[in-house]
Amino acid sequence: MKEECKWVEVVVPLPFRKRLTYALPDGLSAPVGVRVLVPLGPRRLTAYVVGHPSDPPPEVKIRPVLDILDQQPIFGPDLLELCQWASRYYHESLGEMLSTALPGGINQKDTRMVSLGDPPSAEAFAGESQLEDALSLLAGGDQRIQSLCKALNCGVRQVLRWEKNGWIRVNYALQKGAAKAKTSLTATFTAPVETSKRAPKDKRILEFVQASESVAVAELRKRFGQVRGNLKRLEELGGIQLEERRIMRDPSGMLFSVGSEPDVPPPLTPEQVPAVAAIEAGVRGGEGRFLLHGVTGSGKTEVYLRAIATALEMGKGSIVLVPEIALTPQLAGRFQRRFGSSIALLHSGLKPGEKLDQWTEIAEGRRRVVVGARSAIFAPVSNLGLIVVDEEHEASFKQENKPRYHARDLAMVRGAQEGAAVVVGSATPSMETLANGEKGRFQVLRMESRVLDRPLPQVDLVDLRTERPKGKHRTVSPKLAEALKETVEKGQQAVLFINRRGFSSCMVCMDCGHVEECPSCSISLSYTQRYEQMRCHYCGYRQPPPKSCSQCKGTSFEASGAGTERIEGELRALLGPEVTIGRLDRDTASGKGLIEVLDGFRERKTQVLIGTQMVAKGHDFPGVTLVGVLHADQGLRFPEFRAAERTHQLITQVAGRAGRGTEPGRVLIQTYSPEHYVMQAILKEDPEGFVRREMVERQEFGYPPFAHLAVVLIQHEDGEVALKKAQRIQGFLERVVEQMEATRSLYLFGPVFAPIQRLKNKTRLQILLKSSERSLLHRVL
DNA sequence: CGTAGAAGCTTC
DNA sequence: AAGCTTCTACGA
Repeated sequence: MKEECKWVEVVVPLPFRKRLTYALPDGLSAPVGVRVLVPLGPRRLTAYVVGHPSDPPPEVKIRPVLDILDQQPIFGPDLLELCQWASRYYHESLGEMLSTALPGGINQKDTRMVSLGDPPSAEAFAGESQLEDALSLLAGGDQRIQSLCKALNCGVRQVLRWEKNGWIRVNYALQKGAAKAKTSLTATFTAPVETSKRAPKDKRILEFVQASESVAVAELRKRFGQVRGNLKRLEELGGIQLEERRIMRDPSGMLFSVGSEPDVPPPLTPEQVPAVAAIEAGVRGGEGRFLLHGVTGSGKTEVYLRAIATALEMGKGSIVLVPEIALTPQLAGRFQRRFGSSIALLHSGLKPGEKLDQWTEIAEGRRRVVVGARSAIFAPVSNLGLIVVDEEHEASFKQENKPRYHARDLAMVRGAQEGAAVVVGSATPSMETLANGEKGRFQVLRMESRVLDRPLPQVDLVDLRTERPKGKHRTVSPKLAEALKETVEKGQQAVLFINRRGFSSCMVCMDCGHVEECPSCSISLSYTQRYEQMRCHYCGYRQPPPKSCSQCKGTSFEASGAGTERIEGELRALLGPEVTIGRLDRDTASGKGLIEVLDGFRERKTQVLIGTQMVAKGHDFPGVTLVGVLHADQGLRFPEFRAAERTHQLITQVAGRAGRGTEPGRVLIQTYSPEHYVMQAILKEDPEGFVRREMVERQEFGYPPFAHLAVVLIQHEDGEVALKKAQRIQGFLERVVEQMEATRSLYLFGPVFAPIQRLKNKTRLQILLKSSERSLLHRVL
């Protein structure tokens, strides 16, 4: 018998850490894990029940819970514990953490709605130029206060002043339109009954329902036309039962172009055998952390698949985290073919309703293998046996906006908490993971040879200082051009990779050199020829290309930078019109387009594929014998301590695309700094050499894995205010550090402008904290 | 003295 | 985060 609770302790999805206590109306119960609607100040919002205090806090007037939103808990103790850990570790509120862990769009929130009030007298309009506009907008129906203000370009304050005069009314309404379970009216067969001779349709319908046991009314309508009357009669006779049944929206079909014939496990290579055995032992024992360090093409995915199969046999579920699922349809497809309907896919391309349904299917145990991006680490898999983090080094596992977290780290924690083995895999593990491997925190499993013993490709550097591309604004060097021609003539395929970080095509004024920037971010707008549009990759702002320069009014522009489009044009000129060229970047690759381009290339309909980061990801193109990297050192110039590591990883990954078939591969890397240790390591095919050198750099400059970092980000619309605030925070932090007598083991740097100085109309400054002891950082924060 | 806008405080 | 209260600068 459950004890009756009078109060609930909740957290709210706001950057507000406190747990709040509400009174539970008599007779109602709300166990940990259910959502409740609570009043908070003047508004109402969804809160999560996290406990039941025996005594309410004194000196506060306790308000009652307004509504209980779930019949059953939507999160269990495991997920709560994980979020609590994340909340402490990342210094985010538990409510926000839970809110991102749960499927989006299910929370209710108050919005202020504005409606018409008493009509104002004529003289009221004097000096109130916007009032008239406001009233005419409202005549068309109630408006959300935010949209009204946006339309009028005024502050909320103004609207509230009009309310004081009674001209308009403002009240709160609960937001609707959240993701909902989809249901449909379903007819279920209950018993054979005698139908009237005069209604032969009844009999046919009943027979149909009996044959299919249970069928949607919509389906019956399709087959038999109008059926309402018939069904009503049949229900009264007791032949069928009509009820609303939940329908699961299944999005997996849209992701794959290939057929879904089941995948037959290939025999394991000698290197895969011990790796699989070790991980399987981990799954059985309910513990263990593994680093699967295997060169590209060594068959890491097969190792994951075997381990997942073992987990399934034991009745245990698995989570597979992949960097960006929409970009790796091949991988997702392979999982789907191997495990069929046990697979759930969670990725950003899903509509809220689809996400909710996948989530429910996982929670109810019908889907035991979850493949998804970062946030899939929170998937409600019960009896978890295995967590896989594929391409462990990828930056996309880190969520950069609030609440911040790193899915790879959470995978470790969740694995330990729930007794699951954790496998992180990569051809180029991050420095942190390698260091952890050294320290024995991972069991390191190496796979050094490629499947079927294909040789690694031959790598050459092209020194752009001496081997310049011919012609102005050209990017392809003579050497690469020659290699391309050769490849195409032999009927083989080539991949050209552009490192586009900070190097998208932008519009440069030919008269003054001014580059068009986003009006709200300090980011140059990139130009997409196809849509004839300028776009900001950070905030989504769009505008048509300028007619004249905003600085000097000049009218001639050059699309500078090496966008994939420009290079496509260059190649056309170089290789002739009969050579087919495919292009892959964030602009072309929207779902279907991506698959089309990839399939076209795999089926050899296109001979050359140009692309950004996306072409580097685990695709398997057997026909590719040449990989060209344009501007290899672009990434090296980034003011970030991981720049060298990132560049090395990226080039290694693209290089791995060459020579996956029977023909040996060749890699040409164009660079201005061939002597740089990143380039040298790649040239000598010596990743260990790179790691040794990079570790020395990191130690020398005090960066991870030899020190821990934290960043305080200060942003404000007004740059002056941001700077003032940042300085105050800096001063405060300095005093804290001094008080803790940690001045010798904790360092403060800043405030300085953040890498993106202005974003969405806010100036951003940051303060960097560095310490060799993580606990010190936590204490200061 | 009145007001608008910015800054600070509170949310069971 | 967002609503409400307090503070502050400025003009009458």
